[in-house]
Amino acid sequence: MTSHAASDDARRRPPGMTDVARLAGVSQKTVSRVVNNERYVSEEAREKVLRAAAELGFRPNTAARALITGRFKRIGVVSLGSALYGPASMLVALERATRAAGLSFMVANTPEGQPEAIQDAVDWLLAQGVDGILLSEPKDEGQHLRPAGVPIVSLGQAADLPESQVALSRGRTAASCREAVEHLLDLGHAKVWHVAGPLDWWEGRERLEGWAEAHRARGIEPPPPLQGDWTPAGGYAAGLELPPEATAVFCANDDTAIGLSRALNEAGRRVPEDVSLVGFDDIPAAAYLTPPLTTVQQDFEGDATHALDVLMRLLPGAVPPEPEAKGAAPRRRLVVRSSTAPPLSHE
Amino acid sequence: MTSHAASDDARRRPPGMTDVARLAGVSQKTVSRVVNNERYVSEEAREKVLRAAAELGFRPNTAARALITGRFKRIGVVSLGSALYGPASMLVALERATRAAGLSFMVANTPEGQPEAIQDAVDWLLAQGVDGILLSEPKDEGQHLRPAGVPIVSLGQAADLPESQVALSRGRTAASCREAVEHLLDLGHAKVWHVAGPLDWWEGRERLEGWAEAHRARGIEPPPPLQGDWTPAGGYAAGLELPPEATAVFCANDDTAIGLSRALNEAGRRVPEDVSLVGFDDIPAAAYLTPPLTTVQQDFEGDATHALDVLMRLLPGAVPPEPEAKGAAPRRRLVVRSSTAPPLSHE
DNA sequence: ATCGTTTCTGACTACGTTGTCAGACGCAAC
DNA sequence: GTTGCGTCTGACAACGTAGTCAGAAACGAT
Repeated sequence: MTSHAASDDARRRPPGMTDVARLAGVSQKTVSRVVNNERYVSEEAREKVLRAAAELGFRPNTAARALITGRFKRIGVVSLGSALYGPASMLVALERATRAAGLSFMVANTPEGQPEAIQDAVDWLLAQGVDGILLSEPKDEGQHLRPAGVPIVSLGQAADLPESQVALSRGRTAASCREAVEHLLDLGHAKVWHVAGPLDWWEGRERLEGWAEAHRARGIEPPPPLQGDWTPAGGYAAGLELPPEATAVFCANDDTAIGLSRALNEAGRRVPEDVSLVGFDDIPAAAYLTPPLTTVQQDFEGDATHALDVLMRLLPGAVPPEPEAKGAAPRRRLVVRSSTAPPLSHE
Repeated sequence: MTSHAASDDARRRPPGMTDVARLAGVSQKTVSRVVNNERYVSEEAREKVLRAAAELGFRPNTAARALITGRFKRIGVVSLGSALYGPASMLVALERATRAAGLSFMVANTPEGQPEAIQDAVDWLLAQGVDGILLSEPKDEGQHLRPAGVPIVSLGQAADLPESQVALSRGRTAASCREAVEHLLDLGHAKVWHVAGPLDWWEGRERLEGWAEAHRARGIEPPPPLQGDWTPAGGYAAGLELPPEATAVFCANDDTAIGLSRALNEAGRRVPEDVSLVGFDDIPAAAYLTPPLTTVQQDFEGDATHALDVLMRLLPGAVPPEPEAKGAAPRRRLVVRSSTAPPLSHE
């Protein structure tokens, strides 16, 4: 009878090493050895075990393994819960790197605007059981995380715990922003305006500083930055305040540039003839905007593998030191399209 | 003597119920009862235990719990590894719904273009240990998944296993596409062209069918659909092939509309004066494009909670039947902006 | 023959939790 | 007094795996 209450007994437990051992005619310990690829197993025993395991559809029980080893082979990721291109791409890259390393991947998102959400997410992951935590938060609310008992690596400026460690040197983002601004200055623009990201995000501050540094390196006083919020809406609002004399703008991200572009359009200012525009992120749509957007392409894969690498070295039973050989440094890249041009000589 | 437990001794295992029990002067089993909020614990014992647990920084070991109960309190999600707005938003919504339900959330992404990737991702999740699996794949390569031993719920058309179950009725997407197309027909357009998503994605097929149905319902023969691939690049390519007589286009998603819009611009055709445009997704940039894009807003939160709800009812020790009371049906919504207008009367 | 070494195997146990069950206690009804 | 029944408690036995250790078997060197 199919009753709604699932009070059945047919829920059999999946086969364990003991079942495999019985079928193969060996001991449970030998099965364990085969499964873990230990030494000192005869070829004959190994084959018997593998055959039996396949026949029963055996899968090692990770809970039992974690119980006895004290390791979960699992890392937790605290990520900004957002479909923004940056965080979403980073999450995909992190999952790929993690699975490639044979670790499983648990996510706890943080909604925006809640200062204690990061601590909550960390606590949640610890309660679920993880060996380490990656903090993929573009903002730095996590300054004062409590000690967690497991290593925490932040993908940018953040927590200042003894056990935490900043994975990505903050120089990289700033450097590529400098490059973007220099591109505009080289085109002949006297100064470059900037629509910043929120300044309580370290990502926002780094991009701002890279922009400012590019000016200072040439002895130019940067104009006052406009305030954006990563969204097209913020870019649009900033666009309304952009002074008439501005001929070049570096936006903190592509969405901001989209909003700004709309505001310029409505004001009858053409891109790039009247105003040159550079974004940041290289979202898929960037190449197909009108005009196609000059922007900075990020290297999420590189950042993700690097951060995971750093974390894994902090794990107990870690990878040996092996100094920095693996993988080239993540590299960002300026993609020049049609939204940038020399300023019109005006007379 | 100040009891500052958990000082250093970093190599020590974290405290267990036995340690809490010793400190509290009760049995380990009583600690278990307190932690699990079981009945028949005196207020006095409960307080002693809670105090001791707090002092030691005790956290229940999920591995041991999973070992004995045979449940992980964890669901796995197989998702398309992509920063596309749709999949990324769905992932965020699923994480939120899952954590709200007290389950932990493990992700396995599938790279595009690999037919066996879904099976691999499922196997990976099963190896890590999950109680159920949500398939958040907009395409349907997973038609022939092997039996998994745990319930699998797909967020759309997909696997045809006995234990799987389709969560979202396929009618919803089609219905909102119909609405979008009807909006264009109501404006006076004779027909509406369509730039489809890939047709090996069920999402692509559903949107195509909704578009076609809207025509048939009015006795109109739909024009041949153009082929897109969700990307602006695909939309651009489709735009190059759009016949001159087309006055209205329904794009399978917003990115496609962005690419198409660019192609139209280059051809000197204005939106919406010459061609009306409707997208799908309502990405954040949609409202700030030039012109702001009419599009269909999705309800990821609603879909996610619904799918999780269905899955949880299939779990052993499930939620009681409780027929369909919880949560309103997910609702999509046409957002009319400036990219749609009546056709120019041409004479 | 005896010894040592390498290879292989399985019995036993520990990991931290929950399920089972027996028993102690208090209290009300007989 | 006894009986019955809720309430509370702890001893004990699992769960499925990996670590420890003792020992068997094979083989070469003494």
